[in-house]
Amino acid sequence: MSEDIFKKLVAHSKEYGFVFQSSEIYDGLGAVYDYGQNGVELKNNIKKYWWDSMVMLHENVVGLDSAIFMHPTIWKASGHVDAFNDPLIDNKDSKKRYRADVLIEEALAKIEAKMEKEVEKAKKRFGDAFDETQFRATNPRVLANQEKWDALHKRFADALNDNNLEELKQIIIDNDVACPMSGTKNWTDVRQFNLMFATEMGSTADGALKVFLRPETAQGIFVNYMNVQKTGRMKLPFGIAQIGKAFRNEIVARQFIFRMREFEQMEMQFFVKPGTELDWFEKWKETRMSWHQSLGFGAENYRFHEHEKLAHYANAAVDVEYRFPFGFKEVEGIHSRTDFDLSQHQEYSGKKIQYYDPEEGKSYVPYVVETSIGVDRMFLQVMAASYCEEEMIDGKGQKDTRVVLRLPAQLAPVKMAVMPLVKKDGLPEKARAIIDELKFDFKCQYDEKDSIGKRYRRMDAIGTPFCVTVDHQTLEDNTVTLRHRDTMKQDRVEISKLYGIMAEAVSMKSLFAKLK
RNA sequence: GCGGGAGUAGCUCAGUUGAUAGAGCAUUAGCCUUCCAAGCUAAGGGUCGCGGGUUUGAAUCCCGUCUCCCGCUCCA
Repeated sequence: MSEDIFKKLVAHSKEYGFVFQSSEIYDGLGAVYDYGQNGVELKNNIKKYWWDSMVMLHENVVGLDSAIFMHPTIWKASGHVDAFNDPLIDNKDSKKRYRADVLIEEALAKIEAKMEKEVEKAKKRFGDAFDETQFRATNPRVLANQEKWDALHKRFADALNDNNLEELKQIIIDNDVACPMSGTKNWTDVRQFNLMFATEMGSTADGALKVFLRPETAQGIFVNYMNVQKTGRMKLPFGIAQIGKAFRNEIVARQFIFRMREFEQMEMQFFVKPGTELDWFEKWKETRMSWHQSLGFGAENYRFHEHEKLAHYANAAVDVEYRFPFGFKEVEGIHSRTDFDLSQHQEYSGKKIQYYDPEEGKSYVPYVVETSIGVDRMFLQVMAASYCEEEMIDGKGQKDTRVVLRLPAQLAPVKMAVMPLVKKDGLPEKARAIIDELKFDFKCQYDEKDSIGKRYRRMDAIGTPFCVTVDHQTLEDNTVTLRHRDTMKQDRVEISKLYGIMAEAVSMKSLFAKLK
């Protein structure tokens, strides 16, 4: 696997109708992609694999589909409004980008350091007789610095409060803040990057409510916790699963569909009794890894990545990473989110969000273990794992390459192609009759154009696991050639057996059976 | 936002010193009737990313602009 393979994968995705650049005829829209006729099938199958593994296989996990628009206060409570508004500034010489607020905080820290130095010096000079409080209150140099610090701090706080970006830049210039890399003070303007997209709800501009497009689906689950728990008579521990779109205004969004501005998440929030969360965290870690590995792409291509730094709401966090052509990258995150979110919503909404535990005889706010996986990343992962260029020798002894998507049959967009060996003598009609039998259960495709070998290769390229070929013998004995994608082996089978063979190969059951 | 690279047919690309826009593959129709791709015949398809300038004449030279890709900053 290499960068080169990745480029081919991107081209392949477009050429065979999996992924298109959004708004392509208008020169495209950055970091937004559309799923084509094959992409949407694959994506739907991935979602089904996830959804059923959660909701069908766990009797204490139920589904939800909450709206993308939510009350704006939700994002205050969750911390998204405050935590993800970074004022950024670039140094034109070093080409490095910094957070303007961090640069100013560093300037403040420098002044503090100066004062500390004075105090240290004085301490040494006066020995035991040293009165630090008095020194700080009287020493002219300390006072001067303190004054400077206070002034800067106030200016900084005001600028942040007013969201005054020009002022932030001016503060940096006035305080001679230099770039640590280049040492120069050649700065660009300060620009604000907001994580969340905002829009207005309501018909008139002045009466409109500013609402956000959700940056994660999780909050829709948290705010519905009581609804689901009560109406579903759910007992701890239990989970709520949701698949849905989320939106993040990424500063730099690249790497194809790996990081997009509009993307889809599959999240499950598992509510547990406080104190048991780390056990459940371990349990879900294992369950989720098993879900990934059951697809058969090789255990060596997955690993856990433990988070060193934890987010403000978490007490444990781990990523499931897959070996992409461009390195190990996160596909799924598993987080122990404590009771942070529910407590925040309890506080901001003023509504009690608790669980009455009959064993304990009291109510408490449940703890949450989250599993969160990106559908698009999973899609890319499946494509990367399946894409294969095979060297082979053709019938004439010539070297040849075959491009094949070795998709798990359960996920393949098209399950079976049915084709007449030649397009006459009633063979096309026979082929269509077979499709008419099977199309209610399996996505089938008909193809009569070009040589049979060429048609097989076209199907390989979109990962179709089976090709059925109708020939003259079919008309006599109702048998067809069944050709297998991965081995290219052919079997002669009766038409009446096709349903059973397909059902066996394509049902998610065989994947679920492997799950731990 | 900065730096680098790139935009010509659906795809991959050629296009000389500035003079009627090219190939292969793909597509469509027909021929062939073939069990592992690229046989034969024909056809369709392009304001050469966009705008301006120089010129008798611009895909080509100049200026501007947009988009995409790579790197940096960010990533709950």
